[in-house]
This record gives sequence, structure tokens and C-alpha cells, in this order.
Amino acid sequence: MTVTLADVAARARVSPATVSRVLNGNYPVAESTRERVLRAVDELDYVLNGPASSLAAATSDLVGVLVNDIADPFFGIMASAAQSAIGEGASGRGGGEKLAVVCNTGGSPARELTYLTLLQRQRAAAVILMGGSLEAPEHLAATTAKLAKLAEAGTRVVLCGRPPVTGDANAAALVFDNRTGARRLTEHLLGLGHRRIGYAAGPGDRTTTRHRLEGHRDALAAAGVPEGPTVHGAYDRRAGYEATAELLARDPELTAVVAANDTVALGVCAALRERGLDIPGDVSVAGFDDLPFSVDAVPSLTTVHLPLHEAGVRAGRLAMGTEEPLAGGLEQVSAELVVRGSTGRPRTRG
Amino acid sequence: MTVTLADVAARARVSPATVSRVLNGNYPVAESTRERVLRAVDELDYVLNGPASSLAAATSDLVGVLVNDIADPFFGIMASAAQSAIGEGASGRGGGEKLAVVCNTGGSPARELTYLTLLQRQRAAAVILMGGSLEAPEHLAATTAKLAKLAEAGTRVVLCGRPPVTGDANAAALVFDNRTGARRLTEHLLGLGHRRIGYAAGPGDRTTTRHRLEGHRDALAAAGVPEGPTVHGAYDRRAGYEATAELLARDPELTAVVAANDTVALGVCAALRERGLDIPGDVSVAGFDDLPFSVDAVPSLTTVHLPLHEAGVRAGRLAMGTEEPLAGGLEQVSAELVVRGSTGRPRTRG
DNA sequence: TTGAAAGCGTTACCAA
DNA sequence: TTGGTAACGCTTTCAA
Repeated sequence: MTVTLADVAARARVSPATVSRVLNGNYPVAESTRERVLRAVDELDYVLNGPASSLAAATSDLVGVLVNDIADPFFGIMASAAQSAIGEGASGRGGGEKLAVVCNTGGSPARELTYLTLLQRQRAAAVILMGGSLEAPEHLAATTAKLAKLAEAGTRVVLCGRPPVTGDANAAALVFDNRTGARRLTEHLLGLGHRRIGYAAGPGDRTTTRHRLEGHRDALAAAGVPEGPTVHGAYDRRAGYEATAELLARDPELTAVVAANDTVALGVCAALRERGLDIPGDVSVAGFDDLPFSVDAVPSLTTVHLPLHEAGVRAGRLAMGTEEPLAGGLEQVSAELVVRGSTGRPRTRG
Repeated sequence: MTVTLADVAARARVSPATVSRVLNGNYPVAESTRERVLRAVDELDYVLNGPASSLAAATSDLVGVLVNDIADPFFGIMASAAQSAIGEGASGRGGGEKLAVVCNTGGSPARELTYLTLLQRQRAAAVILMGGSLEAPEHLAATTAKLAKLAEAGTRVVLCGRPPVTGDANAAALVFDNRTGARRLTEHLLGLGHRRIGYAAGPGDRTTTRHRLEGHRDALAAAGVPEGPTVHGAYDRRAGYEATAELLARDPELTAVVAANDTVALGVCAALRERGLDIPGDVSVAGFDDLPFSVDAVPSLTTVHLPLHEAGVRAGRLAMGTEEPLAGGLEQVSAELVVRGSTGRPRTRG
């Protein structure tokens, strides 16, 4: 049968309470008994029963990290950084490690709520929500309510890359400056002389999509340049690929395309190449995110760099309570313009 | 205070046992009572206590998915597929959903063991280990022992992309045919006329590294072509970038480079471009994995395609017990050669 | 510094 | 079909 704490206690000739104290290390225990207990643990190959422990302590070692798309390195990088930060702080019950687990919502509000319920059920120590969220009012309300309940039950809530929900004061929030980043991206293209710029946007109902699009439009408006065509689609390659056909159909004279993120940008590039158009000769492509692979993939790409790793680490620390959130609970992560290769000035096409 | 099952029972005027039965749905309950209970659950906004449930039932809804690098889409794609497959089978306790969580080991054996212990502690329903493993005997032994203990405690163990450990009969294993895939990749280059082929390999002590390298050498041996330089490094871009300098230093006349995976291949490409070498004119690059982005990124790349999505789904189903493992517990996932763009025949360089 | 014992909230067995 | 009630394995006062 499985070894229990009582077995360890018997073997170490102490009470269960003492074993528990040794394991949790939050209590004074004589060094000699401590050693005896630890030896017994080793000899019996004892593993703490998590559920029992969590039940008694009314909290668990679980930290949930919700991401929109685990196959997208954008989230992978942040999640990885958060997990490292969470793994660092070893001081909890039963050995101290927190179990940082990432849950893939696939961008679906329903699955997001399901995961939140599951984590609530597990009495998770903390929950990190990564990436933009849907803006549908009913979903927002449901999420807000759920998060409030989690916070109320003692679960730390951290938002990373998504705007804080109204009235949700007890969640720390790290927001990306999507507007400014997007504005810079477009300003850069305008500075090169581009006047006919298409936009391959993300899904219409997401915060990131809206904010990036707003920044793009701000830049155009400020320069007095008329807005070019915009096409919405998923945050993936195929969407970029398909959007390109549509954009060129709407304006065959485009000299530049801004993509909602790097993955979309790659799809745009693929479509352009297929049509025999040079990048950035015939058409310049700019993207958001600056995923590590795009550096090598498309050397001529202009991107906006989000410090994903740093944001992830910070989110992890906030979740651990290792670091306190700023007063007001909101901090802005700035995007930085990165130009990889050729300048890509516009030229007329035949 | 938090609502308990007893509260629901009181409100529905039934016994706690009945509420439990309704919630788990594995027991006959009169439709009328059932509705009454469900209504009470709703009205009280009751959420099952996971730890208590797991303690009593001696198992949990948790399914752990261990990956070597969550920032690598190779794992992201598999993990995503596995999570979908796991989410599908809704029939467990308390609503039925399983909580599929991915844990990032970062390729570290220590973290791998830590996570396994954590999952063991949580009485996880299943554990999926994705990706190649370290071949150090002591780590292998430790892992084997841990997996045996998990299996013994009723946790389903699935290996995906890693060879089964000796004597570990109770783990279902999905192995990638890395050898054949790598052989095909090199055969393709040989078929194009390449005779001086460098190899940018992964870390020396990993199964995937060894198998792919073996396939590469098999192809060379069969063709009677002498082996070119090989450089080991991590499975990341930088490693590919750095390996390229070393490979070219060892043989400046290389006409082709095989990379241990696509990410490495991108690093190789970056290094080649930086040296003013055309791809695939001066040097052809071939990579393993076929990540979705490489298609657009380097259209001239030759890759070996692993059906990551399908493998992930299968792994998920095995973890759920929805599908039975093949007799012997071992199934092979074949790699398929994919030629993206130019043929890349060798040409002499000045 | 240590021990005794009362929960923690479910599940599942045994009756009814 | 339902109820009563021991577990389940740990944490945590309260005493000693």
C-alpha cells in the first residue's frame, strides 16, 4: 500500500504532527528529530499526498497559467519565463515547489471559464491569464465574476497582456502597450515614404486586435495619410496568407503591409512570394511581437518587440507574491521598434 | 464562507451522498431529485472541492503533460493536440472535465523528476512525457523508477517521442522514427549531388540527437560518402548559428548542412546569410520537424515532417484511456520527407 | 520542542 | 433510489 505520513511518524518514532512540521519547515523542530524524520521519509520513499494536504490546508501548490494558444511561441516564451520564476520560489508545503501548469484555452472563452473553474476547484494558489481577451460583454462579465471569486478564495490573480477588468482591484495587471507599438510600426513605414499600407488584423473582438489597429490608425491620421484596406483573421499564418490576397485585391498598389503579429506576417510573406513580389522591394512587411524565429526567417522584417520573457518573469513573481504589484495594480510593458534588414522604401510596381 | 456539498444537500433536502452521486453522474438518481440538486448547486454557486474529492476518491482530474521546451512550437503543437483530446472525454467526477496541464522541464532531468513527483503527489490521472530524453544512466534509472511508481499508483503513463524505458511495460509509447527520417533527409541531399555535408546536431546526450545522427550516418555510409563535420549544440537558433561557423571552419567547401531540427536550421540560415552565402545556391539547408513557420520562413528548406498534431492527439487519447495502446505498448510514428522549394543542387564556390 | 485530537469536504460502502 | 457514516491523509490548534 501507499506510504502515509503516519507510517513515517511510526518509523521515526514521533507524532504525525511532527512529521508534518518537518516537511513544511514552517515550524521549529529539533535538529535531531528533524534528521530522524527526513531519514524515515527517505527510507520509506514517502511522497506527500497533495489532495489531503490541500484539503487540510485549504490551499494547494498549483499555479495555473492560461494561454490563448500554446502552439504560438508568443505564449510559450511568456509561459516558460513565468514557470521559471514560479519554480524559483521554493518555500511552500511539502518540499516547497509550486506546480506551475499551463492551460491552453485556444482563445475560447468557454474553455477559459472551464479552466478557471477547474483551478478554483483545485484551490489553486494563483492564476495567470496571458494574452488579450475577448471583448464580448457577457464573457467579460463571467470572467470578472469568476476572477473575483477566485481572489476571494485566496487565489492570487495576475493578468499579463490583457487589460484589467472593471472593478477588479485585486488582480495585478501587466498590460502591453499595443497602441504605441503599433503606432511606431506604422510611423516607421510612413517615414520610409509608404502611403498605401494594408493591415492584416487579428480577430475583430479581441483587445489586442483593437488596440493595435487603433495605434495603426493614429499614425495614419497624424500623418494625414488615408487608411488602406484592413482584413481581419485569426492570429495565424493562414490568416496572413489569405488576408494578403484580399488586401491586394482591394488595393493592388499597396507598397506595405502591417501584420497583427509575426505569425501573421509570415503568412503575408508567403503570399507575397507566391505572387512573385519582392520583400521589401515591392512590398514591405511589418509585424508585431518579434518572435525569436522571425529574426532569421525574414531578415527584412520590421517588427515591434515586446519583452515577452521579462513580462513572463514579472507575472510569475506577482503570482508567487515574491513581488508586490505597483500601486493601482497596473503596469505597462512598452513595445520597442526593431528594424531587421533593408529599409524597404516604396517603389512603384508594373 | 465557502459553500460545501453539505450545504447543497441541505438546500436540496437530500443527503450529501445523493449530491455526490448527481455530481459524478455514475449512479442512478431519480430525475426529480437530480434536478432539485442541480438547481441547488446553481443557486448556491457551488464549486466542488477538488482536493477533498481527490482525497476521498484516491485519484484526481489532473493530467500532466511534460515537455522539454514550451517555447518551442514542436512541443506546443503536440501539447495543444493532446490537450484537445483530453478535454474531449468529459466523463469524470464533478462535471467530468480533466485538467490537462503542461509542465515545462526545460530539458532538465532534475525538473523532470520534480514535476513527476509533484504530479505523483497530486495523484494525477495520467502523465504524458513528450520529447526525447537524456540518456544518462542514473537519470534513466531514476525516471524509470518514478514512472513505475506512478503506474503502480494508478496513473496512466504515456511516452510520446521518447523511447520506452527498459522493463517499463505499463507505459504506452509513441516513438518517432527519427532514424529513418534523418536518413531520408540526407539521402535527399545526396540525391541532389551533395558530397560535403555538415551536420548541426542537438545536445550529445539526448535520444533524438543520437537517433537522427545515426540516420544521417547510415545514409552517408550507404552512399559511400565520407562523413562531414558534426557540431553539437542545444535545440535552438543560437546553436545553429554558432554551429555554422564551426562547420564552415572545419570544411569551407560544404555545400549542404543538415540541422537537428527546424529551429536549429533557422539559425544556420541566419549565419549563412550573414556570410553572404545563398540558400540553397551556395549551401542547401535541411532540417527536422517541419514546424509550421519554417514553411514561410525559408521556402527553400528541405524538412522532415513529423505528424505532431496526430501524435499529440493519440497521446492524449492514450492518457485518457479512450484508446488502447497497441499490443506491446509501442507504436512508431513515421517521418515524411518534405521538399519545400528549390532543389538546391550543389555548385562550387569561390 | 513535541503530542493528541479535532477537523477539512468528498466518496463509497452498507443498509434501508 | 436514497441515507447514514466510516474512511481518505494531512494540518493545526491546544496542551503538555
